[in-house]
Amino acid sequence: MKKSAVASQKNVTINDIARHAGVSKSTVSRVLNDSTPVNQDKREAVLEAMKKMNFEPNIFARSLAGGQTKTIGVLTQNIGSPFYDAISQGILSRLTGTPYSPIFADGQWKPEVGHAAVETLVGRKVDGLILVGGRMPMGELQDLKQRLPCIAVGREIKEEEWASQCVFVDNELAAFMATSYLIKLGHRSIAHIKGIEDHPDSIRRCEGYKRALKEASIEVDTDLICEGQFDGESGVKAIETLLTRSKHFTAVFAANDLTAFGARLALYRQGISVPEDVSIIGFDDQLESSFATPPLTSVHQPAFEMGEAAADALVKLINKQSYELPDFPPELIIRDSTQAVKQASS
Amino acid sequence: MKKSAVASQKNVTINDIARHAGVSKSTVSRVLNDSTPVNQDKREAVLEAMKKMNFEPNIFARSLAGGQTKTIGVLTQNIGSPFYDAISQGILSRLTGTPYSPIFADGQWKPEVGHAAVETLVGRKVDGLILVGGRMPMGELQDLKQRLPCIAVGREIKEEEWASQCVFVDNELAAFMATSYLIKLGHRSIAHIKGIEDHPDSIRRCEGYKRALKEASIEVDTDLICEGQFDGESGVKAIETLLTRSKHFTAVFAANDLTAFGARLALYRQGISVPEDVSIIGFDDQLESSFATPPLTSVHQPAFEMGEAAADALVKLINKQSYELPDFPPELIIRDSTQAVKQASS
DNA sequence: GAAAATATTGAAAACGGTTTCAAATTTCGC
DNA sequence: GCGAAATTTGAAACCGTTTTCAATATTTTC
Repeated sequence: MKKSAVASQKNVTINDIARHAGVSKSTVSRVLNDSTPVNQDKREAVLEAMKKMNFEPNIFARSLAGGQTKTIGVLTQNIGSPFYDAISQGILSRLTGTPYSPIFADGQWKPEVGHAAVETLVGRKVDGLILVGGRMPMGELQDLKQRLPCIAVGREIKEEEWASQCVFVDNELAAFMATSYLIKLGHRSIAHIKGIEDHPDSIRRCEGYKRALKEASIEVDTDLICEGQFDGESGVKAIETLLTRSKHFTAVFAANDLTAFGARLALYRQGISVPEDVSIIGFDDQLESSFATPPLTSVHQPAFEMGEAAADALVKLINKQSYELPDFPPELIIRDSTQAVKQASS
Repeated sequence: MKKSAVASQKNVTINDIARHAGVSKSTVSRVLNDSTPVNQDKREAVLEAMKKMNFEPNIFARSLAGGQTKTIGVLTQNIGSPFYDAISQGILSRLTGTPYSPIFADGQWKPEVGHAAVETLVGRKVDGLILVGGRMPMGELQDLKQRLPCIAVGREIKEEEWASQCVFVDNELAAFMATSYLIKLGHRSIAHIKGIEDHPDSIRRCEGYKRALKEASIEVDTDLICEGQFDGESGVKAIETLLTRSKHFTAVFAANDLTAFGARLALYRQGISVPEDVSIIGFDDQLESSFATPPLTSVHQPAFEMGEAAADALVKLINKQSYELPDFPPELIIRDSTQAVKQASS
């Protein structure tokens, strides 16, 4: 009993077209795929029939028969971070209008979940895979790369073989730039609020922070480095801790904007002015940051564009076309939350 | 030496299982789908063979043969709004672990694009559709509902028939609550910064604002209502305009948090204190708002949970199970950006 | 214990395409 | 013009399931 109320749905198939155009279905398939030359007259007859009957090839039949699925798997790590969200948006946006549709699966930043998610995607025979962030171990990554075309975005993978399949901003360099800017402004007691402990981005950002200090011959003071979670509360807590410790600091480099907001709030509550008393730099340059009070100096990552680039590259990779991944250098957006350290304070 | 995953390309099919278990493929199919009773011994033989050979049914063959695609279409409107993003996250999260995978398509808030996106989704034979926001005209909506199971989320649809397929927060009521709260605090000159002009949410929020004023017998002053775009810049501009007009106001109800941030920034630049001189209420209660300076009073919409509810409901709808959509009442989150109007000012 | 009713089962026909293979038709070299 | 090579074409096999239908096996019923 499969007759649905929408009975008028009788799908037009390749056979209908063949009959209508007076050719075999093989020929129809051929003009559909441009796989083998077909005589001009027949080709036209077929095309006309297709148009007239409003033919829409059945994607499942095509896939079954061994073709592509025109489907792209996107493995995200659901954290509602504006950075990763924007990457997804970029991917979706770039795929709109192409024959490819994205299937999303969520890894929740957990290896097992991510693994299962990938299997789901592979089970759905996606033509390629975009990995957004995540911390899949290298071995698994290599395996995956063998199995199907992959592009990673928002994640640094150092291996040579991934060089051309990896879209990211150099977090270490970005953090270095941010910290160096503070140093250039005269700051020497610069606190850093880290991100999630074992998160690759946190680690790289902390490394960049330390390198900047070292290159300026400022000793790294571990008391100025606070744990954090990439959330607002971390920022609040970190500042409270620093103040409790009576640590002197004139600037803060937060692992992301949200944390910077938290830090700024904690300072505000203590009557400490930004940027007059303390300068703050964030990371992500999310939309809200230009409208914070004061507007937040931050490291810009072109997340949306990175997502677009990843989608572009993957489609090319799938079709064995050559492509080039643009470079995405970090950019320091200077706003009002930073200023030169006051002469008096030293 | 384990056989590498790559080498085992030869997919296990239902035929292999049948041969292995000494039954026909029909029988295998039957135990796979529980569609017809199968003798205990054969069933076990089949199950064992499936486990041993690590059988994974080919989803395309299944779909082709007339079954479901275990695929859910999600039509989003790509604007990178935290509210809609969170809804998508909720959907994705809830679908993880179920046999269903979401395919996303983007309508870009444009009717034509949305239309094409829906066609793509339908062409991929999704089992059901979740509409996130958007402004698809009623006629098209009704059409769609006939064609396949649909759930709308983040969009008010008043028609009776959609009542059980629609997850949203009552924007008018929410705005009414926010405005009423300001009135309760003694404010009588309350400005409103609207969202995108013809956006349904903007309209409803403005209506709620007006109703609150009317019910408190405060005349609606159109000079206090500013155009906006749901972005930060709108908030800045609106405040600048109000100040230029020398309009007296002691409170601002912004159409969303981002706009509220902009407003707060403009006030800050003019040396006007929040909440001492002017109270501000936003809408969305996004993550950043609790860490704004001062933390922003805002209307909370449980976006993530709404996405989850929508996904849940759609799966049930597809499987013809009964379901109930929870109610999502708006909630006013009171923080520090609002306070009672100063006695002196009147 | 036989006829009738009921449960299981397998063969074969879809589902809607792609692809291989060989036949039919053209084109070409001389 | 004639055989060889190249180009078009259609028939049929195949992709991996579900489902119909008829056959076989098992129970019931009387």
